[in-house]
Formats: sequence, C-alpha cells, structure tokens
Amino acid sequence: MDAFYASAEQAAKPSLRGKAVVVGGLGPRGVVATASYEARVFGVHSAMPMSQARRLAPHAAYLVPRFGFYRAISEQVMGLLRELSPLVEPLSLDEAFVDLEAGGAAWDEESARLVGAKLRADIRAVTGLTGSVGLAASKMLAKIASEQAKPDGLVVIEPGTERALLGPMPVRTLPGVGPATGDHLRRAGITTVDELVEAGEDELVRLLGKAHGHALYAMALARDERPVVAEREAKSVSVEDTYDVDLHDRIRIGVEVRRLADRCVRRLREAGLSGRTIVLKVRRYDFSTLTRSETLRGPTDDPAVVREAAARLLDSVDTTGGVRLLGVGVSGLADYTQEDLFAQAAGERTEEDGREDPAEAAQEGERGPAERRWLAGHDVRHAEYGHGWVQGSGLGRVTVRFETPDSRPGRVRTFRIDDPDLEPAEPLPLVPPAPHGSGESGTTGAEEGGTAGPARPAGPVGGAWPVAAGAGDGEGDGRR
DNA sequence: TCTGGGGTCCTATGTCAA
DNA sequence: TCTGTTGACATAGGACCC
Repeated sequence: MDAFYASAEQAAKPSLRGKAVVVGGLGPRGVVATASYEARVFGVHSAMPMSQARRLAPHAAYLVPRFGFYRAISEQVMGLLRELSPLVEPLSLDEAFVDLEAGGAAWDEESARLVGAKLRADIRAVTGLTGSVGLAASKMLAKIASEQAKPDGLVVIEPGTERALLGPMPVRTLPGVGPATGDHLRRAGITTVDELVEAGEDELVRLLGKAHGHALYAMALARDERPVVAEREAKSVSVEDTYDVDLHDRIRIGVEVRRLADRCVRRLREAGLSGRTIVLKVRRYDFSTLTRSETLRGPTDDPAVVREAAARLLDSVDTTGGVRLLGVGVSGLADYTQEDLFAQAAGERTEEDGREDPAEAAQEGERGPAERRWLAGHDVRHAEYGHGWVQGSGLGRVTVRFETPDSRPGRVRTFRIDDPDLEPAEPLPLVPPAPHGSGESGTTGAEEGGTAGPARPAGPVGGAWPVAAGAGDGEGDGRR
C-alpha cells in the first residue's frame, strides 16, 4: 500500500486530501511513521524525528496512528490476496508476498500481469486506497519491483533481465543492507551491486561474516530461493515505552518495569502463549541500550513470575544518569499455555493481572484525563453536528472538523473538552458497503486469532511468480 | 535538535556435559 | 584420570526490517 497510514487518513478525512499529512508519535520524542507524498516533497520521511518534520513542514497535518483502523483495512487487502493463493506472507500491515504459482493464479508473465492489474483494481474498489504491485520470480526481486512501482503502479521484472537491472543499483537496494553494512561496504570501495559481484564471495564473507557474506553475494547475483511462507510463528513478545522525559527515580523505574511486565503478559496470554526467557531492555539518557535476560526452568505466563524476573534483572542495571526507554519481553515461547509450577509456588500470588497501577492514574493526571481522550486524528461524534475528527486540543478546548469519508471537506468547531455532547467514535468505512453481492465486508473478521491459513510445508518456489504488494513507506526515502 | 515500537536473525563469548 | 573436542545452551549486543 502506498504511504499507507497517511493515505488511509486522507481517505477518511476529505479536508486532508492533496495535503501534507504526517502520521506518528506526537510527543516530544515521537518519530514519523508515515508521511504522505505531499509531505515528502518537504523532505519529511519515515523514522525522522517529529521535531525535525515540524520544522520542514510546519503546515502539515500531524496525526497519531490508529492501528485498529489500519488493521481493518489491512485485513480486507489480505483477504483479496488469499483469493489468489494460499501462500500469502504478510510482512507488515501494508505489505505481503504472494506465491501466484502455488495458487494457480498465474503461470507466466502475461497471466501474472493480468492478475496484478486486477488486484490493484480490487484493492481500490474494496478499500478506496491505492496499492502497488511488483511481479518477479523471487521475493527479493518482487520487492524491488514493488518499490519501483510505487506510488500506484505495477512493475514486472522479466526473467533474464534481473542481473542487468540490479547491476548499477546501489547496494542499499538489496534486502539486509542497512546503514551499517552500507557504510562498511562503502569504506571498502563497494557502492553498487556490480561492485559487490566483482568483489567476490570470499571478500564479502571476509568483510561481513559468513551468513551475511554468502547471502549478500547470492542476492547480488539475483539468486534468491527463499520460499513464500504463510503463518509464521512468533518467537518473542515484547512491549516498550519511551518516556517524554528521562526517568531518574529508582522507585518510579521499578513501577514502570512492573507495568510493562503486566502489559507483556497480557499480550502473551491473548496469544495463548507462554515463554521461558524474560528480557529487560533499558535505553539510557545517552541512547546507549542494554538488555539483561534470565531463563526460567519452564515456560510461564504468570504475571507475578514475569514481574519478579524483570525486577531482578533491573537490580543488575545501573540507571544513574537517567533512562529514556524501558522494555520487557518474553522469548523461548511455547505454543501452548502451561503452568509453571515451580515459579508459582515461589511467588505469593500477589496481584491479579487486569488490575491497574496507581502510578498509571497518577501519570495521566499530569496532562489531564479529559485531554487524553481527544487525540489528534481520532474520530468523534457530536450530538448536534454529527461525525468528525479531532484536529487538535489543548487549554481545555478541543477543535473538531466535521466531515466523513464521502462528504465534502467539512467545517471546524471548537468545544470545551468536557462538553457532554461530544464523545469518541469508531472510524467510518472508507468505501460504503456494496448494496448487495460482492460482499467484501464479509472477508474481514474470519481471520483474527490464527488457524486461518493452511499450514502447508511451503516447498521451493522455483520459477514462480510471487507478488510483493505494497512497500508503502520507509526505506526508499530516508538516508544519504 | 535528535533518534518509536514491534519484531527477526546473526555473532561472539562463556559454561557445561558428553 | 587427564586432556582436548564438540555441541547445546545462555547471555549480550548489533543490524535490519516495516
């Protein structure tokens, strides 16, 4: 999907269409998740600090992400992809690989092109948004093709043309070459894929290590046999928070770690998982990051056990100078929930999971709970004026623009934040449900919670026509 | 004037047991 | 019994991806 979050917001909010829109964290330490193409003109791109984006594009609309809304759209799109093949590998909310050959949807260039074109039309019809499609014989090439296709296009890499196409491209084009590896290679005088090939496999292994060196050499030769894999199992579950100001108080830090442990366990349980290894992550005031981990004798999903392990790990960390981020994770997952008898005997059943910490309420208090309800970009409903969205809030006021996906750009009104006529609302569908037939809204829902796809062993793809649908944000724009 | 959140994979090093 | 090798596992850090 193209500039996915920003496009979704523009589709939901007519007054933002054709305007610079930036979606991301709005706090003092937020970063850009997605910038609309209009905002990219000013140099705004993914992963950029929000403060910098605001200097570059002071007049853009700044919104917080609404993941539930994006997820609903994503499920519609994934549903369309599954109609093409059982082998669909989602990479994120807005991107996936599809093995068209495995689905019998396409077997040569011509049929693949037709399928891609129809898919783009279907995505548009069902979601109202544009998606880009890349077609090629491997995942790496399909991905590169989709990046070239965006926004709103379709690119085919024809078999036989791969090496010539790749050769002059910068090494950063290849998957797995990020800032660090890119620099490393540049210092060795290697900046293009051709130069990677010239350097030779042995040299790359010497420079980058075994796994990376071999893999990169294969990629440079356009050799990529990785199969499209549906239904990958999670290997870890984690939560983390960056704080608006550094935390110094040891007691407060302890409280935060407990809250994170509880949140992590909640996520773990929702997924029906338990895990053996508890990980504490600490980012200090100077951005240096360290992790400490502890492996239990058996898997657990007991909040008290995870809390205690996290607290022990915290004891071994020096936090003088302050911390900007804390995180708690669990890995070594077991695919079913299992009691941890040892640990449970040890821990005196302190607390029930759902219970909130007093500190949480205290923190809310700093900004005022009422103000917290009105996040920029979120939908609201007013008893008199109808559906709208929060344009901004502060100083006891909230500004709302009244419009819907299928209305004309709407008017702005300001209310007191405690106005009883104003309440939070659910997002409206971007495309009005079809009168009857086609029933695209029926494709959602069925998936949540796994068991969806056929757990097929996913053999080699050889000569298949995988599709990379998407590559909306990030990557292409940052850097250099 | 800085640098989110959720993951994955790889590497290096130390320890322990066979 | 001593010594060396090997493999599995635990731990920490780093790079990368969206």
